[in-house]
Amino acid sequence: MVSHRGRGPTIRDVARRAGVSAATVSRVLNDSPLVVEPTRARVRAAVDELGYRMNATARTLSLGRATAVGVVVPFFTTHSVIERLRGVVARLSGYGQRGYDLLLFDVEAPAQRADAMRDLADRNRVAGLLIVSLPIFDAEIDALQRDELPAVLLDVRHPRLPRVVVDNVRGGELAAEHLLAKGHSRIGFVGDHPTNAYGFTSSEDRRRGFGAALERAGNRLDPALQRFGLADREEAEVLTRSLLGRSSPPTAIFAASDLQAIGVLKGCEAMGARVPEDVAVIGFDDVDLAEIVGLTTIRQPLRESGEQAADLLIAAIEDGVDDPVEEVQQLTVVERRTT
Amino acid sequence: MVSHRGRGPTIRDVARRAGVSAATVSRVLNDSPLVVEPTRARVRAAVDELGYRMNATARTLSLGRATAVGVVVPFFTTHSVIERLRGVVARLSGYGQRGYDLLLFDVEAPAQRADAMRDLADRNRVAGLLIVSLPIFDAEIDALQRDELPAVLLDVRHPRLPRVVVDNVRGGELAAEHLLAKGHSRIGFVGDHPTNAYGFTSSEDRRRGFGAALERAGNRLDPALQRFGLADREEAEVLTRSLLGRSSPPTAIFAASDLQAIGVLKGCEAMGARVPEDVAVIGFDDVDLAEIVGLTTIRQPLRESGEQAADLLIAAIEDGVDDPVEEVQQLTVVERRTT
DNA sequence: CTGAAAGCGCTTACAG
DNA sequence: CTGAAAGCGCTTACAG
Repeated sequence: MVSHRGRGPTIRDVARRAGVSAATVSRVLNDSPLVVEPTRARVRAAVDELGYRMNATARTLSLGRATAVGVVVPFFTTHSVIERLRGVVARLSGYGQRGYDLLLFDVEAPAQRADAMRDLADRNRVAGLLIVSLPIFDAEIDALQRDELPAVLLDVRHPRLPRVVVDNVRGGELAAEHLLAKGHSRIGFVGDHPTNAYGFTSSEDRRRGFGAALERAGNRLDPALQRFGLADREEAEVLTRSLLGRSSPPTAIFAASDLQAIGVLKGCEAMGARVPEDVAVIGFDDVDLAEIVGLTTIRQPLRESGEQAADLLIAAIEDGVDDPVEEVQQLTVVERRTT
Repeated sequence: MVSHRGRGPTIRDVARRAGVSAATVSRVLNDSPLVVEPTRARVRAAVDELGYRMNATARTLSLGRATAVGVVVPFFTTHSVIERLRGVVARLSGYGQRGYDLLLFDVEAPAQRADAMRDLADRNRVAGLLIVSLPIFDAEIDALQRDELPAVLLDVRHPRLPRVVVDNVRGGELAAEHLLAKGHSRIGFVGDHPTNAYGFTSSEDRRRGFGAALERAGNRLDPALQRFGLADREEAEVLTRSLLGRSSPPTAIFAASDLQAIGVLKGCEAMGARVPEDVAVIGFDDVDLAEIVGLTTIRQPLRESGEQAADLLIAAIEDGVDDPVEEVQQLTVVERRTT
């Protein structure tokens, strides 16, 4: 009888026990209004007695739709991604009777991206897709729509898909305004390479807004005071040393992310520059690290963004709502000790 | 034809196209040696032409075993957990033809723990379970073994299950030896409540080893210099203030985790105590934060622990290896600026 | 309101 | 070496 590994009781066992058909058991399990109360009770009793638990795999196959949600994230350990994911996790586990399972895909190299998208989309093990911070191609959207697979973007903007984003250009402006108000005029920037293998654009958007705001104030973002590198701490530190090694170093630096800002701080320390006396530093994101080191930063609601994106996805899955809405989240400057 | 949402081609479509039976297609897909080469080629061609992709759900149902691995973690955002998870993720995606999917369960409250275990174990959507940092009950192990569900523990010790752990008692000793070598004699401790709803014991184990080593050196861990609270930063800060508010405050503090050590550092700052001049601080874990703030700490290989645990689980799943081995990882003290 | 039957897309003894 | 058939555990028109 028990073939593979000790499978538990099935719907048929319950049916037998309750003296009804499997169809009826299924109806009770799915809260169909068709079943009369006494029958329901018998079925429920049988379920309890047998310790029956529904096989989600069979259900998925029969229904043609999964109860899991696929989440694709880059660099699983980035603080901002984790913070977003936390919002997603919190939301997902709260939904529906038993919530959605969360299938996690980490993309550590550009090539893995395509694999993840295809795996998740085509194998129909997933009721929807949440794509975090990874630019998506039109061909991929075509594929998703062909499969009628709901998808939501988080921290990525594409006109054809619902998305939760932030106005990065505006964020750059806020950073500029803050530094300007502090009286700085020789201001530097440390961010990602304008072009990168993933197609990330946040850093560039922030820099553009930053530069534009400086110009509007009669100042400018001197190309000589800009440095670009990988989005990590070490690299930001190196770039900062080079910036501070100049004959007339900047008196303030805007880093495209908090992680990079931490690198900037290290660079300042290494070069013997006091923060904020010699050079002020402002980051972007407001990850937990920012508070810990006392970093002034542009806060974006990371956790909330995950919650909102999850909500959008659930709406798309359960109610078929998939207008490509754009939810733009609020940015605020959080002043701490580095400016 | 296409009923639910545009399902892709099935094995039958491929069979028709290749002029063979579905059974043969299945065999080719599963690399059965039974199929002769010319047939294989035809099937492969059909697969390509149709863009066929196997339905993992159907396969799981038919085989009675899943291709996903369930990972249960507490407090998804704790740095140490994330770091471990990263190792798991890296390992899982590398295995087999297409690797294992990762089903993530976050336990934010003790009650969720049971739900997660049951959901994952019973619904047989998962080929194995990786339990991180969460103590497991005998009844749960019984259930797992009844279902023949492979399970591996990470940062938890139970004699009946394979596990990857660290010797926390020894870690405490290392911390004591380090502080003693620095000439400290009035030494405090900040850690978790000895009893907590999750049953975590790391903090207590570390404290015990710490106290024992002090005594062995003719010193002792004065109960008046111990403080217990939740495993978070804010609480550790509050506890530290109380410790430093004493008439004869400790000259060194061992925190049960880096996160708590950061709180200790904040507490020192708030009380105007210089680190390490007035009070030395040592943590435990060596999460990324530790390096960033220059914290001296007891390093445990977090990422590697995830990799090892994943390896054990895969071995259990694929080769049926499930002797309850215990892999004990190396601890080292990393001296930075706080001692 | 309930049941018998077909179907979801695979796999795998069992024949041949 | 290959195919027909039964089965994995559900769901849901279709009858009654």
